Amino acid sequence: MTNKNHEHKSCVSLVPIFNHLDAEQMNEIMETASSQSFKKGELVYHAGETSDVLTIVNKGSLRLYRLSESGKEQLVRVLRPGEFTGELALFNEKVHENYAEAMEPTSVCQITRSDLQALLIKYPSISLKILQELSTRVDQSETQATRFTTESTEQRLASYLVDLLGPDSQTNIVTLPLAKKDLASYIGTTPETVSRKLKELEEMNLIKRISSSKIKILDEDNLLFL
Amino acid sequence: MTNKNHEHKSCVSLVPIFNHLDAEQMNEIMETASSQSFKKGELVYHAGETSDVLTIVNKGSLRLYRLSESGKEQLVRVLRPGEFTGELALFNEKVHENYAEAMEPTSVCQITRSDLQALLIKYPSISLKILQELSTRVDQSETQATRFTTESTEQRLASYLVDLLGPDSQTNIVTLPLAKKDLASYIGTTPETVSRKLKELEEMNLIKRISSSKIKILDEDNLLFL
DNA sequence: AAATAGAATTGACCGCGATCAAGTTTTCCT
DNA sequence: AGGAAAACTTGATCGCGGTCAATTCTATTT
Repeated sequence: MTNKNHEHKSCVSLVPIFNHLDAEQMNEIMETASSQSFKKGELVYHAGETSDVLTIVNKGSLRLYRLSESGKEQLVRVLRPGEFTGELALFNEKVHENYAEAMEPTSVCQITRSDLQALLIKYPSISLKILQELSTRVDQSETQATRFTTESTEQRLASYLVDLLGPDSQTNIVTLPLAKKDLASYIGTTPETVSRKLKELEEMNLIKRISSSKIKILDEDNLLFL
Repeated sequence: MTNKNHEHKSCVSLVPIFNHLDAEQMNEIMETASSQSFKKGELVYHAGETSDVLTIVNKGSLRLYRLSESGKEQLVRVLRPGEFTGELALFNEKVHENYAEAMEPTSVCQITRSDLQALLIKYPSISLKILQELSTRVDQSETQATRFTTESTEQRLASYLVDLLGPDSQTNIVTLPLAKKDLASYIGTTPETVSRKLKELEEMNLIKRISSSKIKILDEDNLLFL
């Protein structure tokens, strides 16, 4: 299922960790990368697997999640085009802790450990980009962990909605990028509670549900004040 | 309070991200690093501060914590000698989200952004070490976040104790490295609950409290089965 | 378009763990 | 060493949010 053609041009040229390089260097990277496609629901890797590739999303999206001992699923994050995963197995030779599942038809590029290490030595600026990305991710994950223990479920839901909004929106309408059950898992609660809390927020006139996946933010300030 | 002497020899030579280099290269790094000492309770940096140094703990320890909107404190992790912090501000030019406070008399070394970037370009293997460390930290933080939402407080406490034990212990006695209130914050609960749960675990004959900070693990397996 | 399965909503219940309060112990400072 | 200030423990209370169950709604498949 590997193809070495057109597919992964964009994989290299679109991606933050490579797109600052010049054309010739990008070509060199394309040589070493391989493409792979997944149907919705297929796993790119699973916990316990040893793997030594960095996986970069080219098209589509991946759901990264973990299972607890009890079998409960926790959504860690969603990878969109340009984002990557696999760094733990890659830099530490440890097994994956996460599952990576295609949420839709998705194509990825993969670079092996030895190829990537050679690239990092040859083009140190790539390391800087990856360091940037990883340090951002550490921060996001620590923020998320802090929210779990210091904020109520209602506050986490409200924060999530406001985060979706971003600073630049005229309409104030957000589109939920996740099924409610995944949203629930991401913010550390259950689908039932998400339903109830959304209803409450609507009764408080803080939001208005437009359709199942569209929500209008009526009062951003008070959402954050809960 | 900066001194450029003996102090930070160990800062470079002891630290995983540098100690694979040869003597001459380490000398070069020592030139660029500066040392600083803090008394117990002093802040190395605080949230909101812009800073462009990487801070490496040389001696002592730092408490990294965050404050939520409501002012509640969340312990993120403890830095021990050889560990570093500041990467978010350093690689992303963002403000600190954490507070870093000396838990005891502590000395650190600091390297500025521009000096570090030069080093990373010159000695790409340093990047690999830092990537290793950061990817481990992403994993730990995601594990922690998963535990908050999928495990009970009792389970988190039990896991914490077992983690302290490590694989190699004859006596099965662990020493709590943190005050109970920090422990509570770290595992996402309150001091009151930690007290109560430790008591319960003792009544179940899973642990035995030796002194305020020493606990004997009586039944590791069942601690993890809760 | 019908059929079937998964997703979402709503209701009833209840247990975990936070909070408040009071008392005890440990640590820190001079 | 002695006193003040934290830290810790224990008890009583209560509310948030998880679980279970029953519909309803929405997709996906043929």
